Amino acid sequence: MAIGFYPTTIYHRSVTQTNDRTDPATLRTPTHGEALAHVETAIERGDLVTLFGRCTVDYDGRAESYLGPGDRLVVLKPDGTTLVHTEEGQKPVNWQPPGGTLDAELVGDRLRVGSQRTSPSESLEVEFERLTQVSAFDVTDATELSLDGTEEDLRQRILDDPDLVEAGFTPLATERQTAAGAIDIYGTDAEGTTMVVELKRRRVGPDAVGQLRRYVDALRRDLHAEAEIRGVLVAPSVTERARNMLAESGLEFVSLEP
Amino acid sequence: MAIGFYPTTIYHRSVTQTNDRTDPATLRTPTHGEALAHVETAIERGDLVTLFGRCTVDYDGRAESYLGPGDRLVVLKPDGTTLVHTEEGQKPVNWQPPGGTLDAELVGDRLRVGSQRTSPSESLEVEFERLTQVSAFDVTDATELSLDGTEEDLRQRILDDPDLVEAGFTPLATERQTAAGAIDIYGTDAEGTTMVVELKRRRVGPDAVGQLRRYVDALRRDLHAEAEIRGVLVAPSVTERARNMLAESGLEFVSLEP
DNA sequence: AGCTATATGTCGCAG
DNA sequence: CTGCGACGTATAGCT
Repeated sequence: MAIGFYPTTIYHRSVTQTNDRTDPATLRTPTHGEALAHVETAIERGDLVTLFGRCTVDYDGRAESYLGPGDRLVVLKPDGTTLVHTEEGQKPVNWQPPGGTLDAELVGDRLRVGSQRTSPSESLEVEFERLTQVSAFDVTDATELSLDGTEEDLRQRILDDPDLVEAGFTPLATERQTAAGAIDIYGTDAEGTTMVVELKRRRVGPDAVGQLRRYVDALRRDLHAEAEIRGVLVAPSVTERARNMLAESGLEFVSLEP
Repeated sequence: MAIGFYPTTIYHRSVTQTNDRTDPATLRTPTHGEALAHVETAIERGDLVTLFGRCTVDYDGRAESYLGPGDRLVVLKPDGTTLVHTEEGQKPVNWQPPGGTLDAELVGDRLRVGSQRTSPSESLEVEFERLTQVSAFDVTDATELSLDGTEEDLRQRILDDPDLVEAGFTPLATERQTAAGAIDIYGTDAEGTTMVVELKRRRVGPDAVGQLRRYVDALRRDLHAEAEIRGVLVAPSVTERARNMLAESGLEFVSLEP
């Protein structure tokens, strides 16, 4: 191998014994036995582990899948999350959600890493044919993401300035419960007529109209059969089909960016 | 630094010149300049790049976000996908979908990697305060995932044995178009009455009922106002509220596992 | 643990 | 490209 003159095993955390290390423990083209010990130690420590190599993947749970041999990046997180990434796509080709338990073992002479969880019972197994690199990182990240432009922001903006929906709109409640679910903003118009406002942060299709329709119908039942109720969909824009569905249902649309 | 007696720079692909290398090019605690050259070369080659270090993240696009300093794993894929992973959660804390263009540069003395895309216009920028490890992997993976237990499987099972829905059910079309969207399975019952069948691979809530309702309503309009049409939701199970909504709408439920 | 709705959803497919 | 719905959706909030 071309890189033979470099040490294959760079793992040496057992020597340093630091508690707040920032150095990764990385093995390059390790044996499967070396990799196993490395991964076991990392899992024990609560490190984030990355593996790269040729592997197969078995998943069994809500559905079932098998992925034949190929080079992939595998990430094991201390919360049990497991990700298998190929060279393309944002979504992992296989994964395990957080909450499960990680494990690693040798199957014959091959490293197998996996994550198991219950409710629902799901199993993900990654078996390596060839290991290119195995790393362990000590990672604690308390920083929180600050995010703007959500539906929640849109709601706050409307509550601060209800005229954004229409002049005279008066919000009375958010998350008002109905038999069909919670109304985003419940209120009255300038005439005192009840209004159901459904918010979407992006262009809406038929699903959003159906949602609004369910709330308005349920509210009609909850109040009086003949109560006049206006349903308003607030979103940046609406598709043609959704616009037609709004019209058929006697619902309204107000354009508002998040 | 504890590992100073190991070579900091293991990158040496420029020496080997192999086309089908399986060795990763990995830098450990590189300078930002070294890392930049490494990442640029990797992007040029179409490699998958992983970076680990302390960084901040700026996102601007469909929404906006800022993430303060912390240790994270950053993945750059040759298709432009960018992922920023913390120690927990399946979803990246920040990301950029595929299709954009990757870039890397020094901002002052710091490495900044990013991905830009259009329609929608979105930008993701990751700036490193400290670099722990930078790797590049040559990865081509033609293998396809085989997945069982999808809605498509459920549909096929019903088409093979329509009695699974009910004795005498006769499928006439899949994906039949209505003004409200496509019906999963369109057919007739033993009496010849039109049936709209909506399939779900898992337990359903109000949204699925709304969807079925839209299709049935649209079909009533499309055919005749007074045409008798049965709407059937086929799923493993149904929530209480959804069951009530089905009853109120005169719709039916058939339990079937995927 | 189950229910409901949001998401920078992502993804695939059809028009 | 947009529209539309599925997804092993994940995730958060609430009961």
